[in-house]
Amino acid sequence: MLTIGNLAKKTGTKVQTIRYYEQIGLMPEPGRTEGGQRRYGDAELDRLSFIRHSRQLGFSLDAIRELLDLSDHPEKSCDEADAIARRQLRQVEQRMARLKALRTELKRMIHECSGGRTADCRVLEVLRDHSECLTEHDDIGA
Amino acid sequence: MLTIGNLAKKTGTKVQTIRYYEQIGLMPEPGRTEGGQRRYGDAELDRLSFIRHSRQLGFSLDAIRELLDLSDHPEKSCDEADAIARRQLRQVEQRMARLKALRTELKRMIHECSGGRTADCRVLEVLRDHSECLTEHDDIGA
DNA sequence: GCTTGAATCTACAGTAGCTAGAGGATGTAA
DNA sequence: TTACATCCTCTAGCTACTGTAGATTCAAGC
Repeated sequence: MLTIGNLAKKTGTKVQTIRYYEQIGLMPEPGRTEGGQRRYGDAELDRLSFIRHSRQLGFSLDAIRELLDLSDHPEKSCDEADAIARRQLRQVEQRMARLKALRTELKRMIHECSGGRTADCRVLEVLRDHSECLTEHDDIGA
Repeated sequence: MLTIGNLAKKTGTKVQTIRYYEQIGLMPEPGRTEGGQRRYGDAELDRLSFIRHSRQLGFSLDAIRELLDLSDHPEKSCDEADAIARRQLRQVEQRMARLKALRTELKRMIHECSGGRTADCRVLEVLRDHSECLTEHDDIGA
């Protein structure tokens, strides 16, 4: 039986975050000691690990909730999980493309920008320039 | 002269977001009509475009503020811009690494998960499994 | 010139996903 | 049994927006 602090350590989560997940219904209400402290078992450790890894991979709590629901009801088709994954993959690839462009620009800036003044520096222009914007106006959010 | 609505359209920003940027000092207070409505010129369009593109690339508003400050004071040495650029480059590369890992995982998920049922689907297990967690416990935040 | 309706205004509340702090209770090891 | 780390609840704060209410303004059509 794990205390909330140990569960936190094992999963790299803050204690408050675990309580927050419980509050919003992502984690179940755990058993308690006589004195009212939370105690966790392996099932909860697995569930929290899943949540944390998903978060690290960029899933929103809503997407995670969807996946956990699938996991809780395995009779459903996998197509649903697949759709979620595909959605996330599209977002990930968009982000990577943008970051790649930025990285190129930052590298050039660092290279060219040695003892000059900001006025000669094109980084700001690059990101300001509309013509260099390929994937215009798509969403930012996770 | 652009209305706030047209500026919003041109930059893919919500009207409220523009007002929010003004409120926190990222965007300057624009000129107003007699009736009190905001009117924007090209300088503001450029500035907002820069902000939006930077946000799309994952920069925090604070980082953007730094870059804009440099742009607003081109008499400063480029060393400062260089330092910021280097810092950002590090962040960008970290992000790309994480996204790359995610992309691999999502692709594998989609590949393995074809027409089966959730019970057979390893997506949930993969993310739950501690042993497959390589980059354990690193931060998530932007 | 007048009307109409979309767009704007301010102000405030709500969202996601946490994070921090106060003030007090509990658990455990020496 | 005492010290003190950890736990509890509750509340507030954070970033970066987003939405709503109710009033005002602008521009186009008649």
